[in-house]
Parts: sequence; structure tokens; C-alpha cells
Amino acid sequence: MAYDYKQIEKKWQEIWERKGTFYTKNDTTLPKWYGLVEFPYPSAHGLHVGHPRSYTALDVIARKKRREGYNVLYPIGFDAFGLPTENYAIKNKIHPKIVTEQNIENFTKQLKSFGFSFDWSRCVDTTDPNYYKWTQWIFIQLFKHGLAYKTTMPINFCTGCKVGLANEEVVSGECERCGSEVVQKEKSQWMLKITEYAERLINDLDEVDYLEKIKLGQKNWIGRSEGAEVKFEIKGSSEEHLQVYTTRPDTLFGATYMVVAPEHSLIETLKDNITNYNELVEYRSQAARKSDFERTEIAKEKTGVEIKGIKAINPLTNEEMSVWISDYVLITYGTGAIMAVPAHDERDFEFAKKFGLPIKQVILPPNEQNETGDVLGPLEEPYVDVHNGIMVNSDFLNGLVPNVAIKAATDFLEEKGLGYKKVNYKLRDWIFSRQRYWGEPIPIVHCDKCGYVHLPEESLPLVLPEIEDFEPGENGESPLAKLDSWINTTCPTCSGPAKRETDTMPQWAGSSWYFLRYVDPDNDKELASKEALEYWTAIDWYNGGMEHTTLHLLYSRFWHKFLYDIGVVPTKEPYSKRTAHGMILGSNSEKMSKSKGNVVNPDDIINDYGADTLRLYEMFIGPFDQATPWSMDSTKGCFKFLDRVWNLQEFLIDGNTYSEELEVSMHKTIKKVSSDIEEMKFNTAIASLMSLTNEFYRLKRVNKAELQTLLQLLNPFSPHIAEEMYEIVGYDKTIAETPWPVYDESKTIDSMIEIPVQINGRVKGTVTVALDSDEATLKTVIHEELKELLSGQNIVKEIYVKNKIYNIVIK
RNA sequence: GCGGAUGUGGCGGAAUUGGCAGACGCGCUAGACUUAGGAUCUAGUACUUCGGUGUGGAGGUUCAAGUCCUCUCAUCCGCACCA
Repeated sequence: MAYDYKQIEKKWQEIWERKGTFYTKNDTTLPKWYGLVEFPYPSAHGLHVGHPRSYTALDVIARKKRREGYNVLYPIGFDAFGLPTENYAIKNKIHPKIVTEQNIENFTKQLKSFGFSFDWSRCVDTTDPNYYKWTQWIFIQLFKHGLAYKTTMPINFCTGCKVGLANEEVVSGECERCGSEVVQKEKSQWMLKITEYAERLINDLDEVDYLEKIKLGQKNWIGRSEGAEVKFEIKGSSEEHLQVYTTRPDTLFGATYMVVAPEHSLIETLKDNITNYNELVEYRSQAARKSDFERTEIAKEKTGVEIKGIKAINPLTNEEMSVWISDYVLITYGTGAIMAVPAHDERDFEFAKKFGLPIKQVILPPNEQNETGDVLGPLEEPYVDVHNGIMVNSDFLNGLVPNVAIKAATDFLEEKGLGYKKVNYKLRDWIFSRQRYWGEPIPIVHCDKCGYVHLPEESLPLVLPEIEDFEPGENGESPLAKLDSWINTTCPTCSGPAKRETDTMPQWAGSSWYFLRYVDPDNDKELASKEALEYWTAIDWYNGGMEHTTLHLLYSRFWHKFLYDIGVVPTKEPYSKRTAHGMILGSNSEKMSKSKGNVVNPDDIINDYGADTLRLYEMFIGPFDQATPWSMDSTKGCFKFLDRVWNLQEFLIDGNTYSEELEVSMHKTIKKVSSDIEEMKFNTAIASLMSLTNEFYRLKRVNKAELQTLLQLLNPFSPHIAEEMYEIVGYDKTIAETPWPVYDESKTIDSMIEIPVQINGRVKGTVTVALDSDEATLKTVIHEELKELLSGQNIVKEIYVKNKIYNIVIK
């Protein structure tokens, strides 16, 4: 009988659904295991082959954990608010809600066709008011605790469409759709104070098991640095001064000019003193057209304008310094102003060269030091090493190494009241407003009397109003701003007239806590019950893409920590373990994209080869954490393997124990597959299953006990075929109800082994000896074996690494 | 620019972490078989002048290096309003 994957997969998916095989048990006495994958954004394109890489991986692990006796929670849901759906809706004149419904329906059908062991009864959808009610509730808690505030932040504004744009929609300074110029436009926006959690977000990484590169990525993103904030007086102005953050207070004597961001408030406050105000404003509007990324590009030529009419005073030398504006200084980092030390900073150096500003060397590199230590030629390039060199031209710092000078300089500044020690972070607060329709409404009203007031919690959810016209408003406003009936409301505090917030939340909101909802998805009293949270959190294993390292993963950790602080969740960290999968590329090794025509549709693979083949290939394709190109031929190879397994039925003989020739192989394979799954080395786990199958073919027979084990090990990867064959072989239980196979360590070792023999590091032969043979025995055997090669040679040394290798050194 | 990765046959990759480089799969070659199929089975397959040579390149440490050290080249990914 041929391998009829279509019939087999349909049959088992129906059985699993009917019996509720993978529904999570409500038994909290069992040990639990909570595996999580990133829930998909239900786009109109459907799933791509990247999704099942992560989903299959944790499905494999979940299926193994269940059979090891764990109560497993392996849920799925939909992250359904977001920009692409809204844009699609506008373009095709369909309500985003309808689009979302259709997409979710399609995604569900697709996901079910893979045979994933999700507990579908716990499916969540971030656009469901019963779900976003709690997203809004969390926002209110943040607001009540002073972690949500409003401030003016720039948005990308398309001068053509008159709407706000996402960064992704801006292509080299132009609107992706209409090609008009995009400028930065100031807007009042809701912000979340993630920076308040910066220190804990770094420190608590010590308590979790994340891939090292993920921890590193988060630490670098948060960008903690220790330095000093220094106050620079402005000549002729007693109230205004410049506040500067520097990690290198040791170089303060070398600061020869200052640079502030074009957006710096100083330009407005000292407008009357400034003689070239118009020139500065012009430069600022130029800078507004560039992204931060473009502005800080070191390769580009530095630009800038001197602020004429004002001077700053170096607090240590009391010298006058010119003040400039330049776009390489960002208003969002530090204080938006820097002291420039051109001799010891690359960008400052370049800037100084271009504008002919003084360069004063204050650190002498070690190789240039002479007896006097004061011979300073013109610098070819800036010298930036903090660990080597010696301070010069720096008064009381002279003779110190920079590292020591940093502390000395900071202490001095603190003593004299000129500055103070400060920890700074690159991490910025989270811009939480979107001028969009398809997001959670922000449950805040503005009352002229009471200011910003949150809605009463019992009034939630604040349902997104059904509107006809969800096109963006004029001047970058949210579509909701056009809806007077929505905007005008009463203040919950004073009952006076008030206006609703018209911006919505970013997509990140719903995904920052969805894993909590899975544990108790239908609760309408709390976001989840205490008992359920107590039992299920923290998540035991979370797998997802590397691209989420710095945003989703940090945002959700931040929210979780906040919820911990207010007593809602019992753990400090949401995820005990985090791993990441590599991207699946097109067969030409480029990122899959419609325009390149290299997209592989999983539906086609399932249709042509079946879900079992797709799952197997996704796990076999290459090392799990690395990017790998898709290959249609290799997909076929996986199908061929399953077909070979299917045809083992022809060789099947009776036998309740492993046969003698296969015993070691059986135990070795169980060991290898078990440990490889835990380490996510799926590709080699499958390779060992293939090898075992090849052995069965070589012997032209397999007994029931051996086939049973093979099917049990194959089951997590290709569950349908494994279950079907298990049933055919005649077991009354399904594999899903069967414990994971065990191995005997003593039976994984061969009694005779082959030892390679090297002469001067080159393999010249091998000898087969009993395991753990002693060196003397081995030496006799080897010298007999390699008699000819060794005769007349001067043997200098012989090295034996037990059970590994034997090396003879001759001269 | 900042940050994170990766370089091994024709291709995807493996290598017990310093111990026989190329497991497993694809592709290719030859043979067998046949209800001529998307077949299947068996054997072979890094290069080679058969001495050797080979893990992006150049040095080094070691009895022994894909693995450790120094320098260097190339490619890919992320960068805060895509998710």
C-alpha cells in the first residue's frame, strides 16, 4: 500500500480534534511545562514557510514533554492590530475588522493543516474587546503609577498625503506610496517610561536562560554608560547654561568647542543674543528631513552651523568655546548637547578639521611618550584608548592614565559643584501613540479642569468605534479625530465636558502581555486568575526571531516587571528561557520577497508532499538558529525518507526486544534524538533517525520492538505518519499516549572500537581493539601492524589518548 | 555609524568541543528491477600528477587545529511608527 499522506493527515487531525488530545489539563498537581511561540500577525498573504520553523520546533519539544509526563501548555493566538491590515483595508475599501476576520480564518485553517499540538481552546485575538479590555486596563495602571505621560515627539509626516508615516513607509526621505517629501513634525504623544526599568532590565538578565547573543543584544540596546553631567556657563547669560553628558570627563581640558542638536531649546531661549537665527532655523529644517540613522552615519560628511553671538565657557580652563549645531548630535540621546574633544573623538575630529576648529591633545599614546612627555606634533587621527596613554596639558590630571583620570576629573567636578556622576542609557522611552484607527483606543480623556483623566476601570473595554471612514485624518491626526461623537464626552472626575484621546496604541501593546492571557483566556474579572498565573508562569521556553530581541522582548519584560510590582503576576521575569530561530531564505539565498519571486508557500508543500514532510524538512533544513536557504530538492528528500519509513512495513518481523545486531544502535539513537531535541539540534536528530532506517534496510528486516521505537522517536517531527504506522503495527494506544522511549547508557557503547594511528599527525592506519585497552597492549598491536612504516625510524615519542587516537612521532 | 552573526565538497550541512574533516540529505555516475513512477533498490561520489593537498586569506601555538591565539578579507541581519 502506498504512503497516502493526504488521507493519513486528515484522519489524525480529526482524531486529535475530536479527542482533544492536546488540550491542556486542568490538573495543577502535575509538573507543568509552558512552551511559547510568537503568535502570528495575520497578514493577507497567509503564513509563509518561516512561521512553521519556530512552531514545529516547539511542537516537537511540546510533544516530547507531554510524553515525559508534563502538563503542557502550548497555545497560539493572533496579533491582529496593525498597520498592514489598515493599509490593506484603505486600499481595498474593506473594514479592517472584516479583513482581520478573514485573515484569521485563513491562518487558522493553515495552522491546523500542519498538525501542531496547540490547545486551540485558548486561542487569543488582540483585537477582541474582551482581550484588549485588559490591554487598556494595564495602560491605566501604568498611567496611575506615573509611567505613562504625554510629551511632544516628532513623527514622520508625508507632505503629499498629509498623514503620519511609519519608518518603514519612508524610503530615503520620501513617502513610499506617493514619493512626496517626508518631514519630521512635532506632535503631542503618549510615552511609557521604560527607562525607569532600564537598570532592572539589565540586571535581571542574570536570572534567565536566554541565548547569550540575546542578552548581549538587550544590554547593548539599553546602552548603559557611566559618566558625568557637566555644566557649561554661557558667556553673558546668567540664567542659561549648557548641560552636557560625557563618558570621558578625563578629556575635559581638551574640549575646544561645543555642539548641540539642531532641535536644542537653547536656540529659542537665547534667540535675542543669536545673530544668525535664520540660518540656524534653515539648518534645523534640513535636519528634520533625515532619520537619526542618516544623521549619525560616520561616513557622511559632517555639516553644521556656528551659533553666532554666544560662547560657552570651559569650566576647567575658563576658555571661551564656540557653540555649533550639527545633525550628528541627537536631541534624543543624553542632553542633546556635547562637549567636543576633537583630539580624542572621531566625529569631533572630523568636524573640527572641516571647520578649522582648535584641536588640543590631552592624551599621549604610549609609543609617543618621551622623557619630557610634552612633545605634541599635529595629530594624524584621534586617539581614543581609555586604557593606555598618559594625560598631558591637563593641569591636575597630568601623568594619570585616562581610566584613572576619569575618576579624578569626576570627583573634582563634584567637589566644585561643576558637575556630577551620572549613569546614562541609550534606551529611550517608548512612544506609545499611533495616529491610526486599527489599534486599541487609549482610555484617557482630557478635561480642561482636571487635565488627563483615565476612564473608570469598570467601564472597560473602551470599544473602538465602528466607522465608515477609517482613512487617516488631515495633518497626521488619527481617523478617530474626525469623529466628533467619539471625541466629545464627559470627564469621569468632574462630569464636565472632556475630549477623548484620538490616538491608538501601537501593535506592541497587545503582544506585551498575551502570554498571560493564555493561562486563563476567558476570565472577565481579571486578566488571568491568581491560581492560573501562579501555576503556569514563568514561561518555560519561548522561541522567536532575533529581530524581536530589542523591541517586543524588552517591552514585554518591562510590562511584566511592572505587573509584578503591582502584584498582578508572581514572577519578576516572564520567560525563563528564550531561544531564536534563523530565517528561512529563498533558494537563491536571499530573503524571501514577492518582488524577488522566491517565496515558498507552505500550502503548496503540504499539498504536494504533506505536512509531515514539511515539518520534517523545516527541522532538517539546517542548524536551527541560523539562516538557511530553502531547497525544493531537499524537501523531496524528506518525503523520500518518510516513504522509506512507510515501506519498512514490508520487512517487519515479530520480536518484543531489540535484536542483538541492532541493540547498540537503538539505544544510541534514543539517546541522540532525546538530547538533540533538548538542544534544538533537530537536523542531527533527524540524521540519526535516517541512519537507523538505513540500518534496517541494510539488514532487510526490522522487528516490532525496533520499529516501535523508531516511530516513537519520529512522532514529534512527523506525527501523522508515525501514528498511522503505529496503529497498523497493532498497538492499541496512540503514540501521544505513550511515554517517551528510554535508553540504557551501558548499551550505547560498542565493545570493540577502531583506533586511528597517526605518524607525525597523519593517519597511517587503524587498529580494532577492545574498549578501554591499555597502552602496552595497543603498542604491541600497532607496532606489529605498522612494522614496515616504522622500521628504521627514530621514534621520539608515542602519545595515546584513551579510546581516541594513537600518535607516533618520528624524526 | 552602532550592535549581532556567518564563512567547511557541485548544494544544505556534520564533526563527541583540541584527537580519523566531509555524518545525514540533495545532486551526480553506474548497475538492478519494474504494474515506466514524483518510482524503488544496490554501489560509488572533496581534490589529486596517487607523492600528497584540503575547512574565506596570512601568520602562530601544539605530538595533533575546522576548533585555540594574532592580523586580515568577504557576506548577511537588526537599528526604536513593519511585525
